[in-house]
Amino acid sequence: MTDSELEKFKKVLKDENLKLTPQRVEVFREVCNSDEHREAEEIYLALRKRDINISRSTVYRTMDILYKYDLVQRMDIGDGKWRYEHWLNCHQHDHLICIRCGTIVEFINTQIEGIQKDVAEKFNYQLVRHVHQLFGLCKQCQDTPVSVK
Amino acid sequence: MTDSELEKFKKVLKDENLKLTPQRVEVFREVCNSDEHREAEEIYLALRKRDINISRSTVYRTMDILYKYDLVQRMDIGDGKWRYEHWLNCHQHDHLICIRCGTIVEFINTQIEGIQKDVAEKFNYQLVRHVHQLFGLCKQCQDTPVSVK
DNA sequence: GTTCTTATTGAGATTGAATCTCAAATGAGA
DNA sequence: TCTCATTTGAGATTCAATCTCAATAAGAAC
Repeated sequence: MTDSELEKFKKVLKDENLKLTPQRVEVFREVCNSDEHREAEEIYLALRKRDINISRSTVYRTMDILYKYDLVQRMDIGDGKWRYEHWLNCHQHDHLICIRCGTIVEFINTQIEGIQKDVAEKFNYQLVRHVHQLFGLCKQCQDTPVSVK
Repeated sequence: MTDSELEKFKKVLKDENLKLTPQRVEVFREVCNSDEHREAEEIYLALRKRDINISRSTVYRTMDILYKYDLVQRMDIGDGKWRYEHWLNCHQHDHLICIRCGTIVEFINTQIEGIQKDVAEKFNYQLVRHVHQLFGLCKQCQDTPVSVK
């Protein structure tokens, strides 16, 4: 987390009449300092591991704020849990997800965006957002035999 | 639900050593006779409305069977509930979803499939399935002012 | 048709992520 | 420093989905 990122967060809080609390800063720091796609619980545990005193409630609530004000992005891969990633140099991207080990890789394809616009137009939908996820086996999992244990 | 569809279901049950029960047949019938994308609860209520005596548990369990053996397709639009659709003349398609009224429209775009293959190959992923959803406002919702009530 | 075995059903309990509640604590403007 | 609305934490609650288990029923064997 750079100073300018922290300033951006402080500005959002100020603009929205939300208070700057140590818990909120630590959640923001935790999310900024990782490129993973983590669940709220994982972020909570990472904070506890860093000896940050915070409750699950506050983590959940802060993730809501960060998401609402576009400081994080979140995704749902169909298992009922939100995955969060920081959204600092926010460039639109989609995800490749390994169905065995869970590894998530980002990809950018500008061609698809054009097609999405065409589809939406054809059906008279005003496009707001999209979800595009490719599920498969990553190289390592293809090469690793399934454990028989 | 045509006779041949019912036969297909009976064959699956037989092949998998599952019993042919009136409840299972009625769930299958209910799903086949609608082109909607419904939640388990909606299917349950539709059955009750038709005076079918069945429990939620059985609806959920039967949907699991139908999904496992590719007789229905299911999708997750991020609200924590599975939507089911029959999968009789199963042609791959994706979805356009209205964020206001919830209307779900299907679309097919063969161009995207090629791009997906390319992306997976580039990252050395062996593609298994994908989720591609476009969220926006349908024509009607674009034209309807938001209620202030 | 009757018997027998095993799978299935239904009702309610349980799970787990997320949200809500409310008393106590704390930011931050005056 | 004072004040007060906001925030926090702990536990309760929600809700879709799953699990449990006794009662029921499918369907194979005869």
